[in-house]
Amino acid sequence: MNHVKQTKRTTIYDLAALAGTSASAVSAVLNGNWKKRRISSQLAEKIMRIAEEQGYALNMQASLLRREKSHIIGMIVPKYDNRYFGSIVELFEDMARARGLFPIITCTRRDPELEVEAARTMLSYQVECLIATGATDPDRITEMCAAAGVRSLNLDLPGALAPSVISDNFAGARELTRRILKNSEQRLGKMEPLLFIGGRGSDHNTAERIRGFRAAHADLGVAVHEENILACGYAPEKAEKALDERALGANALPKGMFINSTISLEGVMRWIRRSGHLDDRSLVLGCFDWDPFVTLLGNGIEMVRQDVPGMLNKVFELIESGANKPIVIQVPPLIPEAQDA
Amino acid sequence: MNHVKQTKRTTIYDLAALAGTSASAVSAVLNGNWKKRRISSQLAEKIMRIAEEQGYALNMQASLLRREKSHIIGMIVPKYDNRYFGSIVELFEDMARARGLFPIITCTRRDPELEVEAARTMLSYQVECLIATGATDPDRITEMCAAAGVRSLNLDLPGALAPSVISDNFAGARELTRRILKNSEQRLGKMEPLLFIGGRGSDHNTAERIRGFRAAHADLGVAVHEENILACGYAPEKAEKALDERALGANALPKGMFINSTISLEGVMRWIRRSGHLDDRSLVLGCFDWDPFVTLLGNGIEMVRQDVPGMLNKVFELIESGANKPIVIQVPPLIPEAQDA
DNA sequence: CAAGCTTGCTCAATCGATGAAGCAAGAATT
DNA sequence: AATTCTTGCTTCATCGATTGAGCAAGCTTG
Repeated sequence: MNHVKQTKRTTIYDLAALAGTSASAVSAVLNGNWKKRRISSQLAEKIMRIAEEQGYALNMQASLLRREKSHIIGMIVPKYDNRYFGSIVELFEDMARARGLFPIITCTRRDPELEVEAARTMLSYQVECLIATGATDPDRITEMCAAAGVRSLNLDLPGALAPSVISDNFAGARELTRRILKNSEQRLGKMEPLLFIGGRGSDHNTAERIRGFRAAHADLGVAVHEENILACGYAPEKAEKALDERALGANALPKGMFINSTISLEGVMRWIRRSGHLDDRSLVLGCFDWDPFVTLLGNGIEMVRQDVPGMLNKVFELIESGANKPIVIQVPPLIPEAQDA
Repeated sequence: MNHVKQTKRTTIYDLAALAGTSASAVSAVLNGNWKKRRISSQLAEKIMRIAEEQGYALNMQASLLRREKSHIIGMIVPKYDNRYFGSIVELFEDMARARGLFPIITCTRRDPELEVEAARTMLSYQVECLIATGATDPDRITEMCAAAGVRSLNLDLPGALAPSVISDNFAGARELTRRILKNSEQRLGKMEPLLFIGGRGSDHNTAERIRGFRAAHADLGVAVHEENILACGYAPEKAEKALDERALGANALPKGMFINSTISLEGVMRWIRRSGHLDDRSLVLGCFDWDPFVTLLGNGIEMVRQDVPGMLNKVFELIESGANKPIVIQVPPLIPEAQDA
């Protein structure tokens, strides 16, 4: 062991000097292709022993500078505050490592400026591929990547310039809406139009879910009231405020609600609690998102769980196939067994 | 714009050729110290314009290889599946960027092998400092870092070899236990010893929380039954199973419970639901962790919320002060206003 | 035993950005 | 007019790992 307080890190040249050989041999041994380079196993063992003793760690910057491929794969993600993005990130890291890639992930807080900044930084780090998850402006990112000759993919929200993997929001929302309407009929004795709350009207997913929401109403012959579609944003406070405002309207608030994310559900639940509806079985809820505690809320809330493993499988398939055309792949979400009220 | 499908990325040499100048001048202009290097603002503007046009992106590997400091800061984190680690990661990224550092984060799933592997990789990327969050073997990581001349810090779980920033688990658990006991007295008419469930007996935090749990019982003159301390691991299934087993014991299950994390709470809630205690006010719960939905569960569950901003402030203070001694800094957790039952 | 082959290495160029040192041309000073 | 100073650049070595090319020694083969 080197007990000297070292200011410089050990390099292959240091190891070469210690082993009485050349840096070239050390490099070959340590990156595993010493058989190809016809290094004797004697020397290989000696070098590996010395490297171990010295606590040698590769300088990746130097290595990457020389090599053609970086094996770095980047992902930008809006938030870490819910199970959906959390599981995307966790599984993405896992799948990337399983393929010999080094994942770097950064959170951009749904801030378009930060997204661009993050993408630029990742390009500087020579990512081979960049996954834009739930990006506010995916096409901007695709353009930046294209300019640098780097592949990009969209996840969760689609873009027009790169392949996108998203949930089948329309079908998921239609089924969720159908279930809420059925529950509503069963519990309240009648089927009344629902409230849609949460998300941004400008984002593709919300638009598709609203389309599914309308379709399910139409399927069952129920008319949708426009004043009951509140794409007020995702934040809990926004949902809470939107409900307050809607409650002031001329018509009564619907008893059934389609909530566009667990984040918005948080605000809805706070509002319900505040307005004294908690534990009141007269409210029939459904959420396009999944969180284990929601099951436990006990209000018989229906959930749609996006198929994260399915989506990431598609993402890596696209990466491996080298596809670049701007197709949109829709992955059906999972709808767990209906909750009892 | 360069419309040719480029296989090579633009470098400062390309820009230099286009601008009719030297790579050195381009470098000076693009990294902002062209005034120091006495480049005319005319040339600077020209270079910046051309760089913009060409969509130039710095090759960080080359830049870092040359520079003395990498400005990369690494963090390893066990999971992304709860609010605590989610907010640590999100805020860490933010604070790192605010200080001009590039954060890289990786999730190690509480797997000691993966922790070591991740640390080695981060060292290869020349991190200047590595934060081991909730590591199973923090000292191993500190040793690896020390061998490479890299600073390391522990967060959430302490180590013996590097500075550690953790919650004041003892005080937090004592206060949480006190509150659960008080609630129990109020709701059930009597103060009975509680059940402790979740966490690993071998981890520092769980041990300290059990100590606080005992202290609060002692404060109020209540005896703790050993069979009611179930450090069964964090996973929901483990908590659920432990409760099943404990329920078979000779003595009745306590009505009051101290649950060591929201992850374990998930299992406890499932068990409660399964065994028919849901919405039963006879159970009095508290959780050493925070999640917005838990408030909404409506069982009047007390929570302890770890002070993530406070802890990360300490972390960056330590980094900036250059401290290296293995001290343990305890940050008092926040205990939100008591929930009504 | 000369020519060719194999084995086991070393040499040196290279990746792209950086910055100390140097140089030429003009401005200021003596 | 000769000297020094300033301005605005360029040249080149360098960071550490990688890899094609090359070379010397030993081994085969005809």
